[in-house]
Amino acid sequence: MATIGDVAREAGVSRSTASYALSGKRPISEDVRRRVLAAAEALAYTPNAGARALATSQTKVLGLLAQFHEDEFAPAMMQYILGVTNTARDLGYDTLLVTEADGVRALRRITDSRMVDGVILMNIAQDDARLPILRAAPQPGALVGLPDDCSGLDVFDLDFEEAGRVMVDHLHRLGHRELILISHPEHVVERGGAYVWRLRDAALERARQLGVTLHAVYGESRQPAVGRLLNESLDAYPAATGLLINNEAAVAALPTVAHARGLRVPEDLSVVGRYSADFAATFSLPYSFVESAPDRLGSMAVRQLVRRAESPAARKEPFVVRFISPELVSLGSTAPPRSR
Amino acid sequence: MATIGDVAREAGVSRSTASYALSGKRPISEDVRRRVLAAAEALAYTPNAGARALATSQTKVLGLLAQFHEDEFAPAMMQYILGVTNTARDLGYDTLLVTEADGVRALRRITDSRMVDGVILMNIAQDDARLPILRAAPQPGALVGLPDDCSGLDVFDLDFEEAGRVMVDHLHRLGHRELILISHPEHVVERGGAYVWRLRDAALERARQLGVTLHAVYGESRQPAVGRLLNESLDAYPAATGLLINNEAAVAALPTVAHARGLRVPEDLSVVGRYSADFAATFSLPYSFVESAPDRLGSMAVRQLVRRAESPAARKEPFVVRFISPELVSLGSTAPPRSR
DNA sequence: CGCAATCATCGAACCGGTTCGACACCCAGG
DNA sequence: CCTGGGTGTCGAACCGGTTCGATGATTGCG
Repeated sequence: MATIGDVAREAGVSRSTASYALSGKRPISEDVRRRVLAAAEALAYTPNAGARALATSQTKVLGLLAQFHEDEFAPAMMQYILGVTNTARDLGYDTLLVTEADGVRALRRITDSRMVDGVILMNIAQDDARLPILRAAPQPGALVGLPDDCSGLDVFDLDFEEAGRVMVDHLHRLGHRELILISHPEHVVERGGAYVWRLRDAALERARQLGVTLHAVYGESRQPAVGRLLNESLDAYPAATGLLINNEAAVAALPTVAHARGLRVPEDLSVVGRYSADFAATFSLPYSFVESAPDRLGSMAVRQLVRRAESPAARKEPFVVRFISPELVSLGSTAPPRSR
Repeated sequence: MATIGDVAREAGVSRSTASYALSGKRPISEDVRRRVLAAAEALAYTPNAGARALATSQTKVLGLLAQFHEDEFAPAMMQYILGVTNTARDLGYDTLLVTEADGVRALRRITDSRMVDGVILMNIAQDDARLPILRAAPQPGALVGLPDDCSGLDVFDLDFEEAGRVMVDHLHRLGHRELILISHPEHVVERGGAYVWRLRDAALERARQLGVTLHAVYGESRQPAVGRLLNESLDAYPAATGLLINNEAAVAALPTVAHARGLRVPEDLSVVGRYSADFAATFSLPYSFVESAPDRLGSMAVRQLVRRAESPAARKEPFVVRFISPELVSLGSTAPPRSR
């Protein structure tokens, strides 16, 4: 493999001159410039990443920490990850994907060893143990998800409160007066998944204001439990005419459950889910939904992170907490109520 | 951040001694060893990854190249990725996830710059343009997927031929004599996705041997096209009593389609899919299926890759092509036929 | 025509590790 | 008492880039 020394020799100049010719950081005569570029081309020269990182203290790699819990829906994470990797690459960065169960140790490892120029944390818990580590790290950090304490980090998340309100408003406007909300499993909340109750509490509050009855139920994340739970919920509240689902597994399970019960959507039951458009299309989810745009969140986080990583000035700017607004996408699974 | 020089000074020894004390590559007196370790601990010393990579020519990072096509089912990739990242970490490696559209350029970049000790390629096309690059690279490479030419690389894949035969056998044994096979979209084949026709052709051959009629149909990958296609296929072959589905989007769409047509599974129609167990559970796919174990594939690829990366002897061993056997998991969606 | 300013290039140092060869010390054996 | 072989430690070189300061060549101006 050719080094910059080989290129310099081939071009008949010193190593430093070759470096300057390639980087353009100092004026170089046209003649020498051409010889160096030709030599680099001929030798298929590519700078050694480790050496460059050592010299510049920049790796051009971002760390992406994702945690996967037994009872969570791993494939949904893919969209966030793609938003991150694709945007990072556009900005000249590669992505180190870390899925280690011990997030704290993983974060220490990649920041302390200077493998990355910045870190994005996903699956944020309210009281996430990784946050103090990241705040103390020399690299900037961004979060996808909202913790209790946002200080020292840029935060990006869906506006779950507004999502809850949008769902309730939509069905209320169609005339529904009794609704069921299926959330994620209770473990998710216990683990600090604030998005569960952020959506639920806002939905409950809005329902109260509108005089709508809303039954909030914790969900399940796997078959066959999730199918059972849907059945039990529908049994428990027979007068409910609308279903709000903030739980991908429950959304995926619903067609089969509805079929078995002889329920038609939207004639007998109106349904609104909360997931991403891409998911709806590729996963064939047939229900109207509140878009959660995971790729946009990942992309925003990366842009901010790279800004801070590349400019000392940007690193001093105040930290941002940015929510993206939910949007209701209709796939025809809601209609005015007709009692079951 | 503390360097090994700081540790050495703190312990009152030279840099090389500190290095040897930490690595254990030369005998060091117990006294000095303790002082060095204490100093490292006190200063929270972590070796600089770039410097170490430069000195040892080892990055302890593996590259994972995944390509995402518009008409493919991105979330399904998550399982493969987790198999890779988790196994890599167990073996002491981190994973660079590259999703760049231009796979050839991406592969060149990460191999030439020595960012990685080895590379795993996913979404292998029959005549994949990345293969010659990877063969010529100084790092070892492993594939998840079967190309036309396997030379110079270790290859891991599901035995799709056997999967096709298992599906046909299963329904034949129950008494079915006319089946429909929904594959992936035709684009996937044109792009070199051999797994589509590997399963299909083996299924057709076995059906012929058994005297079973098998209608093979190209699928669609997104809603609403995939739902339409399912309807059309069921219309086109009204006498078919069994459905084989090698296409996740079609599997996900089926409950809704069956419901709309008033079809009961398995009473009116027997269904066997091809996907992973984890997918079935988290994604609530209710049909019996042939397991594809993506995490195991990723894990096997990493193990072999790391073996080759770490031992010059292993690098000289003959290359392997290893298929994992499919296994039928019954979720009760098949039964003896009853004409529709 | 001589001196200063400008431009292009070079050499050396540095980033932070690892590793090789040399050396000092200690103890056993002759 | 001298020698030989371990042991334990050190200094220096190296990995492959970047960057600073200095130097030599060229040009402009007085």
